[in-house]
Amino acid sequence: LSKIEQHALPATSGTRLGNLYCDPLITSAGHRISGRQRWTPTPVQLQILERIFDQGNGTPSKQKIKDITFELSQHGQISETNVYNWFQNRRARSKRKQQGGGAMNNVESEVETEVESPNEKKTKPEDLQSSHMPTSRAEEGNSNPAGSFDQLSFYAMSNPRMGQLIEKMEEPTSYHPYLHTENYDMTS
Amino acid sequence: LSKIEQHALPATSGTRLGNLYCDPLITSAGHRISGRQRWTPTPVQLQILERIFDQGNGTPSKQKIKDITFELSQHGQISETNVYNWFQNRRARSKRKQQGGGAMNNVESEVETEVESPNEKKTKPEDLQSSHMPTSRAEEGNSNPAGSFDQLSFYAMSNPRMGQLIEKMEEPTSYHPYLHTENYDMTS
DNA sequence: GCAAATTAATGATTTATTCAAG
DNA sequence: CTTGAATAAATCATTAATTTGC
Repeated sequence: LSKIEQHALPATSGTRLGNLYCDPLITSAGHRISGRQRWTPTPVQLQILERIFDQGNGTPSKQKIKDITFELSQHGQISETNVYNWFQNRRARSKRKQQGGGAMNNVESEVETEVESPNEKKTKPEDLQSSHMPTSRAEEGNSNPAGSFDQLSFYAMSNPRMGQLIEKMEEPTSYHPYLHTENYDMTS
Repeated sequence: LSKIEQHALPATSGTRLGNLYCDPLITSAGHRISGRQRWTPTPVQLQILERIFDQGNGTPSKQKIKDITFELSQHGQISETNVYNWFQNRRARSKRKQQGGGAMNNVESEVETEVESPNEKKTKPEDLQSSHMPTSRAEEGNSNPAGSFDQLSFYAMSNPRMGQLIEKMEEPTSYHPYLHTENYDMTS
């Protein structure tokens, strides 16, 4: 449907989406890349996410997440973890918004009464993820490079082709859930 | 606060694994590795874990976990996730045991109620956490032990330009948890 | 008009609760 | 019953949006 409300857009003067602020951050020279700590969905990504969320299919779970991530990666850097977190937060936030506010007078345009799916079926993502991770079972000789990184925001931006690489990053190893496992550091 | 309402889990019971999980990994070795088993620490592993736990260094997090995992992997299949979960559960369980067990008296138990790491507070320092970059310079000596799971982002990253961009590598302190691993292969 | 300070929003991590395998 | 694993709630931390001062 065509109902794409701008959820959490509070008093925003509709700047965020309407006023496409072109590529944030990187912009111009691209030196501004000092630290991208937390992912910020681009308008397009956000739109897609919300649409999916509105479809009410519940938590995407694995494969779905991967798919979504892939799609979104076409529009900017993103990772499965980001997607997962986004859905988690989204759901929690919606729920809370509903029950918490008391008699929320949704008079203005602050509505957003989305509140999860009508079914509210806690859809357990246990469907069938046919977990077949080829996984290098090499216990001993497993010289797995294990890059362990994620969110390479900038380069992706600076190099249009980067997106492809990134995509590749998550593709190959069908490890598992999107959970945080991705961007944890191995340093120190 | 009280408990939230229990999830009314659809009690889908059974069906979950039915035949889908039939991953006949069945081992060649004869160990019961059905694919979706839950990890069971071997006595040795357990011993090590408990010893570490008793040291009271709190949650190991990151590097520590990796190290521990590596060590434990010498005694049986295991993953960082397992280790992480174990510590999580351990701590939670201890705490619960203490308070709910009976006496509410907050006596001076030397228990590990709030141990945490001596040096850092829960790895939540405001130092800086800008870990998003794949360190081009893969950790030398990164002898990835039977990692075989979780993020393996290889990413070639042979773009010299990258170095320029990555001006801030800093030290990703700690970040994430290891999440739940849906299914890892347990080929032991 | 811009930039530092402030506030609100929200991505990410931690903690608590629950489920189910052995 | 024990306890590994998964989910959801709570909390934290950081970024964007907005406000204020110059």
